[in-house]
Amino acid sequence: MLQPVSPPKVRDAQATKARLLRAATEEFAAHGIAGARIDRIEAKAKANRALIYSYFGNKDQLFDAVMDANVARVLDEVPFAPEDLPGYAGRLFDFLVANPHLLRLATWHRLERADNGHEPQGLRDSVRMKMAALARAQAGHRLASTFTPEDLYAFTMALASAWMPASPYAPATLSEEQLEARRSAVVEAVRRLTTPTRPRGVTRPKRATAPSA
Amino acid sequence: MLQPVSPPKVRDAQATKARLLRAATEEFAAHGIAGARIDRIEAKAKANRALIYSYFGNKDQLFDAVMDANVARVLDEVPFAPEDLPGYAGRLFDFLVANPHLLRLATWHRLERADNGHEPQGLRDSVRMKMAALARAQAGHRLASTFTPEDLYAFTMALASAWMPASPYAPATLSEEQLEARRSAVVEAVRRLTTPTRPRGVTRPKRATAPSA
DNA sequence: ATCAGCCAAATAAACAGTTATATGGTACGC
DNA sequence: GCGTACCATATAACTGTTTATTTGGCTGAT
Repeated sequence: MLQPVSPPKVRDAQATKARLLRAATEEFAAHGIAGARIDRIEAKAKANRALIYSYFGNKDQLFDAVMDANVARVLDEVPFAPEDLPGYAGRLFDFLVANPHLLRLATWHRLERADNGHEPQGLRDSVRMKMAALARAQAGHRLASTFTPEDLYAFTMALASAWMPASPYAPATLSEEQLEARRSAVVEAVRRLTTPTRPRGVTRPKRATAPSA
Repeated sequence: MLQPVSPPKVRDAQATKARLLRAATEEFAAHGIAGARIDRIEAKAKANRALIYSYFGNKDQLFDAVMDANVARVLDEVPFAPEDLPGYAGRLFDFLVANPHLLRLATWHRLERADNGHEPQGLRDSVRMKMAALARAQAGHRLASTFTPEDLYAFTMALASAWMPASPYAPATLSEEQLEARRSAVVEAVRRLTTPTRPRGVTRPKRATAPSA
């Protein structure tokens, strides 16, 4: 994916840095930190490996730089809407469909880096602001208070990405219609989390007695 | 975690194999395939590394064996209930809380192995049966048909594990009450996906505002 | 005395990170 | 305009270590 990577024309540290970051994003998304290979990044970026060390430090720090850049992109491109979580979920879904490698990248981060305080820049603050916005929306009764802001956010993220990775049972490629169907299922699912509950217990006729098997 | 790993007493291939599998589960869950180290597995299992190769083949095949064993465990210990998905989600949640490393293991599998047809044994069939069961429950009106079986399953899994990994914003350790609160949030969320939709648009006013955070 | 179970040591390949050197651009004295 | 000293940018070759995997022999149970 994303092969072209315009060849180095003249000396331009900024452009070289960008090529390295881009190549590293691909490589880390595909193989994670432990599985990534410096020489492949070097080759894909058409830049020398020593530059990686002078510009970024080492492999881990390169990964952090990649995360920072991409988190910034997501925060920038997917605007949050505390009072329209279903819409937010839809946009997140679209973004992930358009950038499938970013979910992988985030997952690698969780598995390999998130343990010892290597949060991407700005993420923590961004999440805090989202939580506060959700709480405000709930206080103003513009959003159902059935779930805590944290629950709502976690569930929205989970649902938006539920269909993303190559699932163990789903085909890797989807037709346009299938994609649209899944998108609206996600949006509807989130809608159901943000809609006020009706009187409990009176769950309408036809109640299923749930046997467990 | 799980250090003891009873020392090798007498010669017992079966027991040695089990120790290796157990140690490999820990190691792979912690570091993935690329990050796992044979010598650490050797040390943790108190068995010689050559045995890994004679029993399992190589690193990748050892990982497959680990996956097979653990998938079998999950399928065995978390019974599926097509007509009680909220309950299933709750049990899944409990299982994941009790075995946090298994979600990591599954995630590593998706990232590192799922690409080229290395499905764990029995998983595909199990999922097929679950889909069929959900479809039957829907046909018999014992389960809302708002979502396809695939959507329902994907969402249930996503919600049950939404809170599992060290989230970017949540503390790694939870009090007993927090855990219980999250569990019931998950169950309630799934309940909302499985409840028939009421007439659209008429979203009843003023329902109980639950305190948040 | 055979054979599965087990092991220490060897091997070869792969890898991250470094070093010593080259090259293009540019500011400035003249 | 012209040379030249200087620095950021770039590179190829190398180093020391780590790693998966193999080999060949030892051990104890039957």
